[in-house]
Amino acid sequence: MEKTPATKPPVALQAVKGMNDVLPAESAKWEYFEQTATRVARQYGYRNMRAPIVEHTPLFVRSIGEVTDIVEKEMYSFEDKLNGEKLTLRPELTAGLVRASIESNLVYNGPVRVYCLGQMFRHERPQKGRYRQFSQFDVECFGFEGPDVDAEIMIMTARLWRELGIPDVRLEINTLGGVKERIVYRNELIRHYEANLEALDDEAKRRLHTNPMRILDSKVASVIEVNKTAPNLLDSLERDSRAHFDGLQQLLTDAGVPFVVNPRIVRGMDYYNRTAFEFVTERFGAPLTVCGGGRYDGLFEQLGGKPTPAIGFGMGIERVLMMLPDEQKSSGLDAYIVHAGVGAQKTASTLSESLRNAGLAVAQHAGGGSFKSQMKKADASGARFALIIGDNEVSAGTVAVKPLRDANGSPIQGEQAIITSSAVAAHLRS
RNA sequence: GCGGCCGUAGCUCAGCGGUAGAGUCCUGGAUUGUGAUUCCAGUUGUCGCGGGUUCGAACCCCGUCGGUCGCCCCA
Repeated sequence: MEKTPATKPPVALQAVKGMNDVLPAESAKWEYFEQTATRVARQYGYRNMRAPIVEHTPLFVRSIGEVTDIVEKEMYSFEDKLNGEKLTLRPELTAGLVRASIESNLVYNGPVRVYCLGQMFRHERPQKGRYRQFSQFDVECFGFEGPDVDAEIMIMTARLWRELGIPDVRLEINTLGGVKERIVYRNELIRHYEANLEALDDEAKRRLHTNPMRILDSKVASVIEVNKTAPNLLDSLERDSRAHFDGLQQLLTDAGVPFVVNPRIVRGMDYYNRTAFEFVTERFGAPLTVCGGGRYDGLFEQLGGKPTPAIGFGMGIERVLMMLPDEQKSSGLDAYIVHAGVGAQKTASTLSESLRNAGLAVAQHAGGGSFKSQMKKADASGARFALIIGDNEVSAGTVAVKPLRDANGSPIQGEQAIITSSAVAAHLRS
């Protein structure tokens, strides 16, 4: 029986914890990122692909892995009350895109390269750059063996950093080996940790037999110490995996993309194999991963599809945005139309529409008010020009054009020109 | 799941036992048809909520809710 204590005051409606609004003042950064990322992806021949935000829960359990943090305690899972289906808000993008690809046999005509922008959901404690609803720019390559595409997506990402003007990210790469090598290595690891059991914390002990490779990523001092003497996967790598990893490094070197090999990169999902990589920044004190991904050659098969090698990454957009400068003030408006008096409304509307027909961005003042107050709005809008229409202009068929900002968007004090309505478009372009 | 810090005007914050404040924003004015700059005037608050201590609480204590930053983990 649900208790509804009468003493409890009504709670103001507010956003769900960890889920943020993007208000107009900050959306310019989002659009800037989305446009830049999309442009770069297209430059490399990647095509857009989208999948639903909600999927059947088993998709994530089977792909990400039962003993991962995501599946164990972070998923927004619920039952559809209408038909009893178990559903989950996607905690990542790869599983859904792979599922969609299998379902539509996307790779039938050969390998494909895709990108996707979308929202993810994980029930974690929110903090800086970590939210319950967050966004990723996601790139996937289906049907390529690599290591050429492995290098390609890293080269592409390096370009994206340049285009965004973010210099301080470091590429770290690692190899997780093939399926068989991982089993051998896993056993070696377990032996090593069992021999040093006293140094492990509870978390590490819990994972020892379920997911020992994650212990390599531990931040606990005593565990870090034990990790220093842990067996290295590189030593048990077979020839093919070795060649793959060497090939990747050669290609990155040839392309002039700097990187470091970091054997501790293990990634949070179980489906990764061979190539794993992260782009990390030190800008916020502790190292922060802004982009992470890797190869998942077995996932298609594991989800019931045909064997299809694949690689991809997810980039945390909120984290990238934290690294972008704040301003981006320009509204992109060419003109703001100020109007008052008999017939001015009609003249203003006609002029606005004809300017828009000419491809210009024009805001028309709404809500009335004095010329002074309208001019304040014109200034605040960031428009390059104010177009003023009053009784004089209506009867003369002219428009007063006053420059407000220069090409850089800086405020200027300019002379007002009186010109005929038909000449306004040309004047704004000059 | 664990820990730190913070809730006062739309926003950023000061005040820390004795009448609720500043900046900014907004509105109006400075020759009633002209922005940004300057000057003048004005509006804005259950000081998160509930209890306690006190003659008196925004201020001290307890609880609670909310936010935020760490840990863990991750993008």
